[in-house]
Amino acid sequence: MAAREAQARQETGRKRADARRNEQTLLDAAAAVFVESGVDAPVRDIAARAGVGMGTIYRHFPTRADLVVAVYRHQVEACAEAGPVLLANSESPYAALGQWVDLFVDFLVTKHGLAAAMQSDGDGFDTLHAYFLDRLVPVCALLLDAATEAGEISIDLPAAVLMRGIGNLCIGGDRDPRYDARQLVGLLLAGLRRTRSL
Amino acid sequence: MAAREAQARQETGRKRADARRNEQTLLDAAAAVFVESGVDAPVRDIAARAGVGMGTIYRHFPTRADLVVAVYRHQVEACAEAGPVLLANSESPYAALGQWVDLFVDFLVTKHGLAAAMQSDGDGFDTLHAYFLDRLVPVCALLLDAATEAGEISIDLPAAVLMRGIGNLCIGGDRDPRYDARQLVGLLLAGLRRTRSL
DNA sequence: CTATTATGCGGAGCGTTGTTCCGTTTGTCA
DNA sequence: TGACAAACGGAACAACGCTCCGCATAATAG
Repeated sequence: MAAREAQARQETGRKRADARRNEQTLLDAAAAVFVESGVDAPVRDIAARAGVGMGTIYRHFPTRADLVVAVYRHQVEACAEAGPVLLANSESPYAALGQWVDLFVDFLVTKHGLAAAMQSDGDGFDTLHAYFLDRLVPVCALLLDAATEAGEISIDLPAAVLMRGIGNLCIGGDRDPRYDARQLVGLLLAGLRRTRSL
Repeated sequence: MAAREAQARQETGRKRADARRNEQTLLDAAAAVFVESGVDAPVRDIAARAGVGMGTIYRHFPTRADLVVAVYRHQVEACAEAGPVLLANSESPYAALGQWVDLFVDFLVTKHGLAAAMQSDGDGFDTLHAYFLDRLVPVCALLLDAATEAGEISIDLPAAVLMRGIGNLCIGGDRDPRYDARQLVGLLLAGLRRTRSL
């Protein structure tokens, strides 16, 4: 009996029942508010939406970055796992890189303000930065290296730098409807490609 | 006599002497604070540095964008004027475009936070946005069109979109020393270039 | 079922920043 | 010099991030 309870605790996180409930409520509320007002939405709004106090939100998610990471963890994970699959199924590493980058760009542009938050210095966004890059840069490096070895890419660019560049290109195209992050990122990748003959 | 005074007023802006003095003081203080703390520095800091009250700064520069524009107007102007000159002196329009873009990138990356401010939505940054783009987009378009007509560029990209993309790439490379905005912008331009043969 | 404990909760409150507003000062001109 | 408009200074308000502590309540033992 004691053993079963202990196991149940481990599975759910070893926290009090109301704490677990609130954590989930907060995640749902945050996801909803992020869609409505972007990831920069006031913390108070999220707390209000979830029907909890300020203290609660900060106890569960010490920084806003922790909350953002928790909300989007699934999608980031999916994106990371898609990398090797694309590499295996595409006709060339460069094509796989292009498809994977499209996935990443689609993810970023559909999350209002996320791209901007990912680049912002200082504050408490270090966590977000760390998680996103730790998870995705190796995948990007895998594809990049494969393309380089296949002779499709001539320039030696660190994957982290490429990721940051892509992230930057995904910032704020709300003003000009002609701004298409996908297109510009495509151009960036095209520039990376080995120049054939002359 | 009356005529001469009227002319003097027109030249200097038709304002009271202390107002003119304060405007200059504010510009100097802002320039100093911008290099120290970036263009996002608190308005209070600038006021304090200039030794004036909050009211004064807001009367002269209703929004932060007005102040930023005033501080960097000279450099933006110089950049704009360099466009046609480069076009005339370079061996090819595409080369001129590359050199001009380098000028613009150098300007942006040396102004801490300016690139980020230029893209930020809402707030009172509309002025900044308007001025920078109104002044520089036509120049960029001139070079872009010339390169297109020369057959050096195959993709049809609005100059405003290219400018925004370049601006985005200039954001925050402070974290990773390997991040080089110039290099990435170079890749973007390379991607724009017509692919020779195959 | 009740008592005890410690875990979690709520929201008032502080610090920072942007922005406004108005009583006071000061340049200007007759 | 005196009167008036122009300009000034900074208190004050609003929005936000974040902390802190008294209170509620789930978990546990008897």
